[in-house]
Amino acid sequence: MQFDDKVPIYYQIENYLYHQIVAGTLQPGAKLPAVRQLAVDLTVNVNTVQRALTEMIRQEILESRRGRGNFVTQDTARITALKHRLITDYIQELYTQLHALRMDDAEIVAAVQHYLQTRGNQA
Amino acid sequence: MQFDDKVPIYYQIENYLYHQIVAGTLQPGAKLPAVRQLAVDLTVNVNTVQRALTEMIRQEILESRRGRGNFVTQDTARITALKHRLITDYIQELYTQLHALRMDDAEIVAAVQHYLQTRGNQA
DNA sequence: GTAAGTGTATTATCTATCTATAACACTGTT
DNA sequence: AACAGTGTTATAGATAGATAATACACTTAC
Repeated sequence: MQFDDKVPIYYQIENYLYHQIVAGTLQPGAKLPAVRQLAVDLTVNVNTVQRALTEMIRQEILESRRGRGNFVTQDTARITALKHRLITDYIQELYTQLHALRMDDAEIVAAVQHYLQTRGNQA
Repeated sequence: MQFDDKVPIYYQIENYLYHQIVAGTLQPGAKLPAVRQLAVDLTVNVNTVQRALTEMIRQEILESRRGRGNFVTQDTARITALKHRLITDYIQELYTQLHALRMDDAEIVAAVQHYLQTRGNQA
């Protein structure tokens, strides 16, 4: 995984894992790789992984079971809420930026559609 | 101005000024406030302002005239290019994130439209 | 009970960012 | 020439983030 050097790595890891969970790559109740393994996979320090996980545990998206591992919450409602939070945050960010460029709603939608037609097609 | 503590301040200032220029708040050829004044306005250190400006000068969006001030380029084509770069970058970021959440093009557009209808209306 | 696998915590060190402060260099006005 | 206004550079210190290394705590399988 490649990181943006403008943003703390622990924060990027946190968001990366949120994505994995929301996208279903990490299912509710699933066990995460061991922290040391995650550190190897992401080529970062164990402490950096731990920092990301600690915040996710605080958010109750992950549950830590000492000696056993970290597990994705079984609370699917919470995961759904997370998904909507992520989506809203991303769109709000886009809106804030484009609106600051004096683009109105119609122009924003048009720009998004143009981008989609030009590049990334279908999932 | 409020800063996001997850991103370097100099980088946020750089983007803030790009927005001012693209939005026309800072017209082509216009003189920027003095670096010391900008530092006061933004409540940051002069060196932090300077770091942002240095990069903008390197990008030839700003022109520095020692003893006189910093000026927005007169090259409107360059500003237009900057605008398109910013727009594309923001949309691409949105696309990357939402696509990672397994949303297809139609869902992305629908989500954007839903957001616009619910919140921020017209410019 | 021992070992292997797991999460958690601590300490020291390095680097990037930001600040404070000061100095230097140039331009325009008087 | 002097001064005020401007950009530019340098030094020292503070803080946050990341790393490396180590130790500790708990769980499961043997």
